Amino acid sequence: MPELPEVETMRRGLAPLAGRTISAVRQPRCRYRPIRVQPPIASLRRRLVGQTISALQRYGKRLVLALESGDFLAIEPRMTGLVLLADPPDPHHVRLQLEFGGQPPLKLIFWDRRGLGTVRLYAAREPTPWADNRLGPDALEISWQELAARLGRSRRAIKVALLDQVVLAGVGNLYASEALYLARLDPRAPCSKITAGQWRALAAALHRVLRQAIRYEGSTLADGTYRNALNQSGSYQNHHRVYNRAGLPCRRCRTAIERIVQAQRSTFFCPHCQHTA
DNA sequence: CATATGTCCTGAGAGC
DNA sequence: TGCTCTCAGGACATAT
Repeated sequence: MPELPEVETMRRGLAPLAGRTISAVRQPRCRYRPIRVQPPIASLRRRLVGQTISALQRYGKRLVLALESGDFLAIEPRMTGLVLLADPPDPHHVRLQLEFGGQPPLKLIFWDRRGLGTVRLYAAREPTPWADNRLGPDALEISWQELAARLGRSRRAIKVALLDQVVLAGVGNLYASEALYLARLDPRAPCSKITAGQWRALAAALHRVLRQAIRYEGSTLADGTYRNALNQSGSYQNHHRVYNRAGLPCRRCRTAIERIVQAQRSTFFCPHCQHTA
């Protein structure tokens, strides 16, 4: 479940692609339903071959290859998508392959077990979600004042609101629980009841947990799905404070961590350490 | 308008 | 052992 830290780790791992030119675009035979590619593969191939990568960018959970023409290739890994320069975990779920000329020759593989990921090419002057305020400020950068201004009047539970990419970009189910724990804030707290001091603590907690997770190259859960660009595991899962720890003792007070469901997603928190006000 | 729910997808793991 | 069932949660479509 690549969130901001996992996608940032992928982005950094793709640094060798900067300045490289796409020589081929392949969509391997796959026994599964094809992933969503826009435009369709033939047109995508025509428009990509010969293009040179100028920069590797990330907007929230979206990886973006900026091309010298001004076009952008946006990759959304969603649940199980991986972007690799190395061999994939298995050959069966390779969904798209970009080949690059030069020495050494490089291959960018988009591998996706569940197939919920998407790949989309934006023309140079076409509006993109990240330049078009369809995506909130990056969770690593957002100030507490901005966070409070965007959510302060919402009646939603804070945990649910943090997952809204229009509010802020990059936070998913795992890091929402972790950040709320660090901020000692109850995930069920309605946004409108949160105080200035708590918004400040929450923004600081988001920055801290995301930076920390990037340092450990993201979280590889028990299903082993997430890997970096070289098909290696992250290690932040060893530092989780609440996620997937229902029944285990809180690292601060030893109270058992609880699991609840909010908006059809699991939330983990310490009922002793985390409060509404 | 804001918020809530349903849908897509595959594989792991539980239970029998 | 092998079957069926449930669950995981990204983003978006549709409903309230």
